[in-house]
Amino acid sequence: MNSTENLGGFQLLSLLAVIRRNGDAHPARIQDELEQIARRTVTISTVYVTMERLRKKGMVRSWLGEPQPVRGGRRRRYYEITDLGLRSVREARQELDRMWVGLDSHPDLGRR
Amino acid sequence: MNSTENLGGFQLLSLLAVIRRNGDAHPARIQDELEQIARRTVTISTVYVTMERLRKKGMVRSWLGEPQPVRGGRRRRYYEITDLGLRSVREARQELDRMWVGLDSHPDLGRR
DNA sequence: ACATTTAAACGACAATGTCATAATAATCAA
DNA sequence: TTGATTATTATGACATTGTCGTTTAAATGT
Repeated sequence: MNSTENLGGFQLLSLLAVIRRNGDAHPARIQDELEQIARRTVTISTVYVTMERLRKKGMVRSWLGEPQPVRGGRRRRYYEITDLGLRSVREARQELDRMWVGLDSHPDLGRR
Repeated sequence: MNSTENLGGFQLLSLLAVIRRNGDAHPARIQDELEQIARRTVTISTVYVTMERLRKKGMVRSWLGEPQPVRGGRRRRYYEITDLGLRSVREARQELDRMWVGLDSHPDLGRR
């Protein structure tokens, strides 16, 4: 039934950030997304390490971008979600959704 | 902004299971809930260890139940979510919800 | 008492989360 | 063309969480 590996909580958020930043997902952007949208503070190292681990699991693919027309620095590393990643994200959401069913009527948990 | 500690992915599912089984949440029931609703297979040890860690973090409280009128065995240990646990669950959901905003229009991710 | 049963509790290790620090590749200035 | 400066990747280390096999404890029937 579990066709894909389980994702960690932060891995899931990171994959969602990659999807959102579609085409422009390098660590600094992913970090922005996480801080601005999820409102979770993380360092860039955390993002980077997480992305590399996701890459090793086949959830994302990555490549180096062209040099920027700015002062200095290495080339950026971009990430993009794979089909496997997409499937895992879907599965993670479904798991959560099923657990939430019925809980909106809980006094302290309604979606708003 | 982050008033509560972050929950692991499985910790979140476990807390939801406890809420669902309200009043009848001992490891075996929590396991059932996880397998039947979330459709994730886990051993009972996994559930137990996770619950104890959540207890140490103040997310749940626990007590021993009365002996059952059946063959044998130890007394069951029941768990119940605390206010802190509830807050963490809410926060985790909101984080996720915010990240999902706009993604329903994604070709491979619509909620159905 | 003792065998049998049920469930908690423990121990161990892999995976994930987290960050400080180091290494690298780029541009600008002299 | 060399060196200072900078942006960003990459590494190392450690804490927390995820996972399960095994052991211990507490209950009941014979």
